[in-house]
Amino acid sequence: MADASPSSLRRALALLDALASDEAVAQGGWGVNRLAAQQGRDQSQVSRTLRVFADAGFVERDAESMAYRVGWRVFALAARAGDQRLLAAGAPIIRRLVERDLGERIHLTVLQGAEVLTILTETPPHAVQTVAWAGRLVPAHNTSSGRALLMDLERDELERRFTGVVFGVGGPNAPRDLDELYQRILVARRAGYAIVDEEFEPGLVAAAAPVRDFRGGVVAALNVSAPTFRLGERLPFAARAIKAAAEELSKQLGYDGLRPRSLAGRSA
Amino acid sequence: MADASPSSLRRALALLDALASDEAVAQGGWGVNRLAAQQGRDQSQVSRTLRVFADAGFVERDAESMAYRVGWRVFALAARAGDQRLLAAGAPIIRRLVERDLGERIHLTVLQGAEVLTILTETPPHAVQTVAWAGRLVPAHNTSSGRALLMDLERDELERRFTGVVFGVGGPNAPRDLDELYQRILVARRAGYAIVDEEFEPGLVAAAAPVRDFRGGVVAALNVSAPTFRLGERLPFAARAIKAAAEELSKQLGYDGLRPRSLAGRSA
DNA sequence: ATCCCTATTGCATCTGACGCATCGATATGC
DNA sequence: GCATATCGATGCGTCAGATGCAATAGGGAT
Repeated sequence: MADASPSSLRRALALLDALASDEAVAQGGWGVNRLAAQQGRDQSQVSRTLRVFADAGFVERDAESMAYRVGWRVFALAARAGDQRLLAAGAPIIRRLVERDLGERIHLTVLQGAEVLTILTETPPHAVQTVAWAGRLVPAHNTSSGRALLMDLERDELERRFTGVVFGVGGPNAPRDLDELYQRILVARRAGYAIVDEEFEPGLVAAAAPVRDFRGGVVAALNVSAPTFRLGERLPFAARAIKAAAEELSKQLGYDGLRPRSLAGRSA
Repeated sequence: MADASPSSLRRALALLDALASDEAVAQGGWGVNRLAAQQGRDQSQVSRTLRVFADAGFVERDAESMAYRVGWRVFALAARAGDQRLLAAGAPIIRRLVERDLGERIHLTVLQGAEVLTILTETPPHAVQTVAWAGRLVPAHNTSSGRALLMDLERDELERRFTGVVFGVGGPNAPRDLDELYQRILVARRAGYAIVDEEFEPGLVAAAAPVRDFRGGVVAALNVSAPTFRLGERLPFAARAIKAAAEELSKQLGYDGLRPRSLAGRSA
């Protein structure tokens, strides 16, 4: 991180991120001033930068409110960014988990550095749709998905990936250091699934299992999470259901079930 | 378009575009040299620019081939801004359908369990009754929107979703059981749109088509509904118009029109 | 009318993007 | 084995262009 790579490009990209923030989305986009203030930059430059983005279709502007929001080109690019096979094969499996097996919110996630990115979510009908999880990043060290995604890593690889990451945040049982995390990963590895009890957030339990592709490496994770009072007792059952579903998805990605571990494909 | 707005940002964004080209995607991404040559730029600068993109997650690099491809952050941006865009892009399309094409009430809806939630409505000027449809829940099994939203589901998924739901209520032609519903969904799937004739309410016909996002899944539906005496004869025409509009909206959400479900692998 | 908010534009300053050259790494030929 | 080629990263001097200030212009409000 000490690479000190300034660049106007970095500042420009930060604008896109800001426009995709919950707050900005909820307000139907942000104007130049709002953005400039939030980014601590001069309005003039934000205005000029956004114009370039707008010309390229990366942002677009509401005609009357003058507010900018994420543009069509980002959506076009996104279709090329995700692993389409994972999405296509994952969708029905997730739906089945929600509807038949667990009745709780299910996520399909991938690892992104020391964080977990949700790429697909299915919510049970009764749930009050609170947060849109897709596209969201959560820590890897105190979530079940994270633990499933890290399942193949050895101690030293883990260390490298988590240098500079602050532990101990989240729920009361979150691992406080790398060793604790590694121990819990070992437990998950033996079971074939990860269980998390009030590590991410108080009152929340979760279970996750790794999804592997044809190379045998972990490429994604399936997980369920719910309040303790609803899922707590069924958690072992839920974990097994998640694991079975993850194995089915893995099979659809060409995993033959014989390679427990090889070097994972994705990089930092 | 010869607006002489140079900027390095414009050049940087062109790199993303290039990485999203069919050719680049088909080859599993492009290396620095390939990109530089294709863009007519110096390798050094492409290398540096891509590093910034990579740090921000806008591109990611294959660990062994060194090839860059569109990264997770683009996906995340699209996922988080998706709802916003659905509303923003949907509004003018709906308005146009009402004013130019059909002159009847148009709805934009999403699935909520076994029901359909209306999130946007446009009413023709001549309409008398102004029921506030937005925010309203109606059954999914006997509405055109429902049928469009369920279009991808297989028989077993449908079964799970509708356990406990009472059929046969509504209009005279409402599906009386799950099999009937599934048969009609199959018909809709083949046509690409759903038509409903006095299923929800006597004297009411409707047509709907699914809206898909960059992930390929159905995220919403467009529909028109009106009294039989006004729309009955034009219903096939209306259905085609709705379908075309839904496809346009899908395109604006990054749907490339190529993957209704599953299959979209890329080769080595 | 003034006041306040907004976004855009003119312009001088100097950051940082640029191209050239070099260097390390991996690959292919002889 | 050495030579040659390819590809990506980096050091450096130069100048395009990003930056910030200030001025401008368009709305709404009161």
